Amino acid sequence: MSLEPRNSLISKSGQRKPGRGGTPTGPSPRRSDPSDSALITVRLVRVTIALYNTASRTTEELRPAEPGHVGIYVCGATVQGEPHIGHLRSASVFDQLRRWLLYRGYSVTLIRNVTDIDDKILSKSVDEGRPWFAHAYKYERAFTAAYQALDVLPPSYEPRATGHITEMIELIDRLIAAGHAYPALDGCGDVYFDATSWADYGELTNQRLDDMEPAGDSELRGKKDSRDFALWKAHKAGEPDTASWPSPWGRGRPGWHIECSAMSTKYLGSHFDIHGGGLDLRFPHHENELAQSRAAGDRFADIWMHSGLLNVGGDKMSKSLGNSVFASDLFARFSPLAVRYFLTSAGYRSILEFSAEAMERQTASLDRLANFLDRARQALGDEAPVLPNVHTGYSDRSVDVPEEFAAALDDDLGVPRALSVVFATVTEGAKLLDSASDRSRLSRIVAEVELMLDILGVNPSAEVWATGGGDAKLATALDSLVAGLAEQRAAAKAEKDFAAADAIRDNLAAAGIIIEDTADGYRYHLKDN
RNA sequence: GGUGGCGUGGCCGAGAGGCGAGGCAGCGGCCUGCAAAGCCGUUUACACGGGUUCGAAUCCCGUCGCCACCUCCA
Repeated sequence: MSLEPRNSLISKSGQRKPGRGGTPTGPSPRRSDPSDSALITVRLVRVTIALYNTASRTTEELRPAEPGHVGIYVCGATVQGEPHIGHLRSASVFDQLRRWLLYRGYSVTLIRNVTDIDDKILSKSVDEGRPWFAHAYKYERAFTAAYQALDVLPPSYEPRATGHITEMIELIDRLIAAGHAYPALDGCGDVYFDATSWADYGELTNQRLDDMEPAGDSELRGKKDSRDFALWKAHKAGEPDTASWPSPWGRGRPGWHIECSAMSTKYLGSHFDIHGGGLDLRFPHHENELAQSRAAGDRFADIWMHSGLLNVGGDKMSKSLGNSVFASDLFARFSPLAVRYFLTSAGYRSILEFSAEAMERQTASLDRLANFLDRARQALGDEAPVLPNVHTGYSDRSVDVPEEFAAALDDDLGVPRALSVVFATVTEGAKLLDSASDRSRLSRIVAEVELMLDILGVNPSAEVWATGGGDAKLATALDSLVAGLAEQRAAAKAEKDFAAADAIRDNLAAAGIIIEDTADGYRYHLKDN
């Protein structure tokens, strides 16, 4: 009986073979050379991806402005505080969309901005006793770290608002010239968008200007109408000089909405495919963005996608309720993989209820996938397939995704439905494992499952999840220690001394190491925290 | 007042006119020294009332309940 350490969560990587050619079986994969545009064109004609457009409230076919390429702008964070699980959901959703488009053969430019100047950054930085820019940058780093922990791919570019003041001023100029914006009537130096001058105002959220709750006259200040919003905010006494920039209307800083209009079109052009963000940004932010960009003559985004909000204890998670679940707390209790898996457990437009119990339930579900891959890779040894690689756009894949999986994702990113295909494939593989028969088929199934899970960003075999806090030397040491104890346990079992055998198992468990018997030895994994 | 959404079995959560998605939990069995993992089998669904239809969880009308947005928020 073999006493070789078969597997562990932290030593998995050693079993992998770099390079391609790990799956010698199955039908010959279709490999598309990215330089072969004819092939790509053929594929694009076939593929139809439908997405729910919150602007039209219908599911629409994605028809990229530039064939073969999809431009996506996602509203990123205002870096005034710690990232919370809501930010993570938005990032995860649009990362899944991006991975799916890559799999489908599109090239994708994804721009996600950083809003690094606003009222709250200024006021909070004073509270925390550091310059506003240091405050913003501190939290920008926290966001980057959280995205990275979840294996959200870095955007194609991540523009900062403060780096695009020139573009914003140009855009405001165009709006004034077109008669859709005006300097504040009271001469305070602000510039406002003239909502009543734009007949389509409200088109995104299907609201008529007349139906919107008007503010009292006392709120008007220099505005013509209470629904006008600031494009430019004059520098105010008491605000640091470094937080203002010169403009035709005096020193000041940009309003929130104008930033995204300027940055999205700078990098994606005046007409691009998808504009994304959390559902809470629909109004006023996205409505205002759309109005000002269209009023300035830009066609702007074709499809507006909004990721659903998170609830905590039945309430919406929000700053004002103070019930935010922060990334740092989350990662202290759950693995990043478990967090990301939890975030994929509901459709991207549904409300997702966060609770520790819900997290644990999803972790149990994830364990099933991880267990299968663990056992299968162990059984396959050298015949285990190469890991999928999102960084190559999956062009080096050895298998294709099952058709039902593809159909689910093509239909408005039906992740839960796609996951059911993953589980069906896993069940099929587990049966093969039990009978230990068809290794080539098993290898193919593992490749399919991992490809699907990678597209969803939750492949337990992926390198990123293994390195969290781990260390190759530690892993080797632990393997060796466990192997020694396992040998003792096997000896005790051979002599029918089950008390001694169980004591070893209990001691390991107390140390957070779960050891299990398998057909040809044992395997172990570290207990989840 | 306006706009949008939702009510599915113990829990989570898909689906959207006709074959009971899937996961978690439960129960029975197989396997196991015992476990764990896995496999097989299995229990109670579509808020309510009408209507359309050969047939409705799915479409239409009404009722009730819940939520979000119209103020900073992913």
